[in-house]
Amino acid sequence: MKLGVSPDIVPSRGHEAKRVSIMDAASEVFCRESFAGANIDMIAAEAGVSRQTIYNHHGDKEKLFVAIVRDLTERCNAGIFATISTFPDQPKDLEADLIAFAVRMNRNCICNRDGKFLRKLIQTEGERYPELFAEWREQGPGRTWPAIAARFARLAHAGFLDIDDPDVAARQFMALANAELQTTFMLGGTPDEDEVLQSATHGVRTFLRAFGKRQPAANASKQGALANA
Amino acid sequence: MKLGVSPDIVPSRGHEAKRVSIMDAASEVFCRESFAGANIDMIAAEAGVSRQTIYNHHGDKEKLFVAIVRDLTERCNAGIFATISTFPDQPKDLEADLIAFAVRMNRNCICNRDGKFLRKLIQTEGERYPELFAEWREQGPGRTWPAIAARFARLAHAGFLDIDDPDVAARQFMALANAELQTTFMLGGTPDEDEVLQSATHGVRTFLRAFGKRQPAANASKQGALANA
DNA sequence: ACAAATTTAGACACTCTTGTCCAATTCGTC
DNA sequence: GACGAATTGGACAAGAGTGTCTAAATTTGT
Repeated sequence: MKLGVSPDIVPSRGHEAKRVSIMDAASEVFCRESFAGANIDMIAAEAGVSRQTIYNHHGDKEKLFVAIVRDLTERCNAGIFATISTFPDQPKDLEADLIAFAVRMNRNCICNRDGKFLRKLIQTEGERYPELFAEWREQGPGRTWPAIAARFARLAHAGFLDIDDPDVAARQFMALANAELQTTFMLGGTPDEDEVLQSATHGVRTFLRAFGKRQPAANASKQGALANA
Repeated sequence: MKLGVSPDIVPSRGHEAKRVSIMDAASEVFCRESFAGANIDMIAAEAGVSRQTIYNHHGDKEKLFVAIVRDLTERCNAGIFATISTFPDQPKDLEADLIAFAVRMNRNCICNRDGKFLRKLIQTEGERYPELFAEWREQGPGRTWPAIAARFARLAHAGFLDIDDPDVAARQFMALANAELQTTFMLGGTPDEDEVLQSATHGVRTFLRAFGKRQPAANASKQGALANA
């Protein structure tokens, strides 16, 4: 039997476990060493698998790389859409709810393992695989940004925000939410929970100073509170 | 003499000219291929120089790489400080002046060749040269962010802006100014003049909605009035 | 327990790259 | 034009990495 995608037959647990283990190790190594710097023996060692097994599963180094980027893209997209679905459409406390959303977005989509790896692989190897990353672009940013923008548009329409261009606002929201994490990202670090909360809090406050209604649509009981910083 | 690829302008003569030519080609190639993926022959060809000359000048591949990062860091810092010195301390038209500043910052420091290369090299190889990039961090972000923050603090003190934390505001200003360039950056592209202007304009508008005084008066005689307005 | 599928370790040929050495040539300068 | 320094191209050894092949060991399903 030839190897390859066999939709009917589930090979086995051990087999599948090795596949996952290889993918994990490979993304780790490709990410750390770049495509050219990574070598199959490293990946095999880190996966606890023999070199030959990697060739059995994936053919060659380049196919392995492509499989990994596809896999990461898919998982990251899933995470992003799952997080978008928690967007506060009917916020009780707009600021708190948006901060919580920003934290979720950062923690689950930007700072997590997959997000970090995908981002780095795109930056590092993007130019060498134009068609692969064009695919990522369509499936990823091409679909997630409109989805986020739509949520902000809805929130504005419901009277919670004063937004001209939801697309711009969405980008600015995300930019503000991780404005303070950029230097950490640069060096491949992972911001801790506090940094994420800090950045999200400051970012959302600024966002609301720019786009918040003067008087919260729901109850305008005490307007003096929001002047405070 | 056989001429190879001479992409640069005038093959102006001299030892020093070769040095520059090597540095240019090497940063280009290291950036495009990553450290491990780059090879000396590529660099030599792109520099229009023999391989041996590179070894004569720089000893080995790693020394060449370090020299390049140092060089880029220095030049980028110079550019950033030069641009910071054009910060509008006494703006006539606050919005227009800040937009122009944001455009300068993006065009001269972020989107230009040196900025792009340095950013990519840091992201790609940062983890492998901790001491080198610690140096960058001190000389670069460690000095430029406070300088930018100081300018915003001064602007706020002069009554043009309403800022609590100048450090946060500085980071948010930059984040907003290139919020719309992120996807382009991801793939190593260079935003064109229009995109830069767009992003800067939208970013500064939002920034001013958040931090601008309601009344752009230069006289801060009635500063208490706007808190409740 | 048996048979098929899978994994393993090691050897292997092949290619690519680094860094060195050297003789011939060219360049900069006087 | 001549001299010394720099550059060149080519050959070279050493090392590393890819991908293939094999026979033996292990795992898996029945």
